[in-house]
Amino acid sequence: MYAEILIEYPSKKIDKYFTYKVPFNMQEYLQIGMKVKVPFNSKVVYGFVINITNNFNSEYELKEIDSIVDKELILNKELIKLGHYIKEKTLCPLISAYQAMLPSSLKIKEINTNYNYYKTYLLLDKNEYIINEYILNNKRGKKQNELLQDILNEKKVLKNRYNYSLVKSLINKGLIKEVKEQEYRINKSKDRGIVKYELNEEQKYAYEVIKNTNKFETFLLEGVTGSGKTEVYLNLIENVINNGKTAILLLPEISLTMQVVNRFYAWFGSSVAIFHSQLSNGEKYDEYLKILRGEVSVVIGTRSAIFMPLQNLGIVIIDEEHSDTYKQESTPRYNAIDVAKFRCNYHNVPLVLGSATPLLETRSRAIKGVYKHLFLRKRAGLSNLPQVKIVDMQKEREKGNFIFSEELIKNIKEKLEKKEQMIILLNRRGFSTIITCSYCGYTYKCPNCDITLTYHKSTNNLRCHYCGYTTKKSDMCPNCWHDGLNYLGLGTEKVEMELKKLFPKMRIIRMDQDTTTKKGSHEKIINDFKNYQYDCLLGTQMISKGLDFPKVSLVGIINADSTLNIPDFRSNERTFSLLYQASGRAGRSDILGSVIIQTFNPDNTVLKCVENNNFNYFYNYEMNIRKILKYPPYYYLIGIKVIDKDYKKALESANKICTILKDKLDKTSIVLGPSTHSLFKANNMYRFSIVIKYRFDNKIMEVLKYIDEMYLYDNTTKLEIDIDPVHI
DNA sequence: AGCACGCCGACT
DNA sequence: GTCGGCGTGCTC
Repeated sequence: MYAEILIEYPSKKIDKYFTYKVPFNMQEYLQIGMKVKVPFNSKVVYGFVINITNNFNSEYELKEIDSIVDKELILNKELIKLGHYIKEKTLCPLISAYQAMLPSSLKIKEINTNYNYYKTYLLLDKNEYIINEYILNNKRGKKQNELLQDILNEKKVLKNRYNYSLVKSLINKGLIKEVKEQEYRINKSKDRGIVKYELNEEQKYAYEVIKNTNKFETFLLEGVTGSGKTEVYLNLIENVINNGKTAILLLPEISLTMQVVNRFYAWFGSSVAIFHSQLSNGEKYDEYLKILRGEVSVVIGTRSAIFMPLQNLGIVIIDEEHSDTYKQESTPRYNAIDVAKFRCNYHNVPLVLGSATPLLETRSRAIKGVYKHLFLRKRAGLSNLPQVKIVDMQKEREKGNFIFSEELIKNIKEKLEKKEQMIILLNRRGFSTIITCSYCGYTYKCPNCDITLTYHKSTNNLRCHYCGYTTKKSDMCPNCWHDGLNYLGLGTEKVEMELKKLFPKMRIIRMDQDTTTKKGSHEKIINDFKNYQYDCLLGTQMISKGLDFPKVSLVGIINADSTLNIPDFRSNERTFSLLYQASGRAGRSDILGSVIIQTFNPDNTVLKCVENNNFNYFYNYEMNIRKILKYPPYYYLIGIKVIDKDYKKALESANKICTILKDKLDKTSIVLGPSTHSLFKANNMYRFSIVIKYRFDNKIMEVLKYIDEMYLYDNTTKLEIDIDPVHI
């Protein structure tokens, strides 16, 4: 018996199978998909069993598998197959695909640490009659009697509820014994506040259509903010569970969406597992085991949850499908939506993509009939759409208002008096974006990344948001030694300070990457805000995702231009989506909400569309731009990054690749570049960007593989190929 | 990826 | 003469 093993080094250089002999005593246990230890080139390393065969002729002596790492953890047939698909789709090493499927705690290295979590319980060691006798005769041991009585009532009790010496003496008397039981760290029961709303006509229709689908089909559920998409999801999943099947629900960012998760706990209790990157390794392990053992029917999680080994999958739902978090930005560069399609196709079940502002690609497919298009056009309940106002900051600046417009200040004051809440949105963290010298024009730049450093007031230092480089800010300009360093641009810290100056009594909570590093801090901020411990939630775009605060009646966007001006073909789309969703946050209950967008381009079409709440207009406008500029959905994109620590070598390689691409690709495909990447110099590496736009090109993957292999054995130049990139 | 092997330069 | 630099090539 032989096994073909993938070695757990994520490198394309050894991205192939190595054959090992299976020792006799292992033959009955070994299965495809298991993790094993194998001797490999004078070391013992981890690997995956991909194939088991009975004959193999080799010219050399094969080594034997050392041991099985975990008898329970097995990648099933579906996931093994999925790995190959991901490798083909993203050009990653096969092993990387499998690594993405397992919780990081199980990847390698710390495999010796036991992630199993035990609790110790006390049980009776004699029959009830003897115990009762003992209690009656035991006049002095009041505590002992209490403990024994507890066990009589509850059958088993947690050991740590009782004093250690008390427990010890009863064990010594042979009356009780202790047992260890594996516990799951996250344990929810189905109880608290299950709320079921009657579905309205649109919801009911969507539910029925999807429910009655018994094959693989993709649905776009396009529902305005507050239209009750979650309600449809809950019902669909309940239906799937009732049919003995399982479901996956993906959310862009779980810590911000605990409100949604809690509703699922209320409905489905302990049959829900959650899976996202903020869980501890132990928690991930537990949730994974629950799923593997078939103890749960629903998995709710972020991107990587799409890999959870649920048996008998009945539906996959991806909420906020336009979110860029579904694409992994490192190897394997998979898109959870693609993976979902694979899995739904494998199980022959529906895939539901939900959004108020679906990606243009998704929506155009729905319009063309590739996906089935379902709508939720009405806001559930009484709530009305908010009033959106665009404020021209050029005029405000002339009046001397640099951060807050008159309109915004007036509104804040009003909402404060009415004791309503507000959200103020800014897309920059830190105190101030850029520090510039007014004498010589010097700006601090990152020595590794060539981008401006951001000033953080609380620590009085400057930080690079890409590589983390940190330096102290000096009092004098380090270039000309004048006292001319000025703050330019805005950050959340600065806005918070200014707000406090204007409204000293306002209770402000800031939410950005700096205030949310600790585990659970997202949830705490959201809960505190929801419980009206604050008047104002001030933060970066992370606060715009899927939140529902009934008391919020004002959303202020400090500078809408900053997202509009990002050099990316999706910046219009992202801006629209961000502002549209953010404005959906205002007035979700019966209070009439207002949205104020501050901008230097008040006539911008994207902003106008937000103002008029017109997604259709925006869609047509942006589709036209995409058509003219040959961007998705009209063309597919591939991004290639050429990275080298030597500038000349990087440029040379990039030029060479461009030439090859132009030569080998179909004449209808367009090769752009090489251009300097937006992060031209990062971590002391120079990087050039090549972009391919193509419509129909059956040679494309073959050509990409060719150039990828060309640079495999080049020790300096590195290639990063991103198929269907979300950022370019 | 990680490690051994190997072929050149500056040190006790 | 030897220690150690990293270029090359191999791993069932």
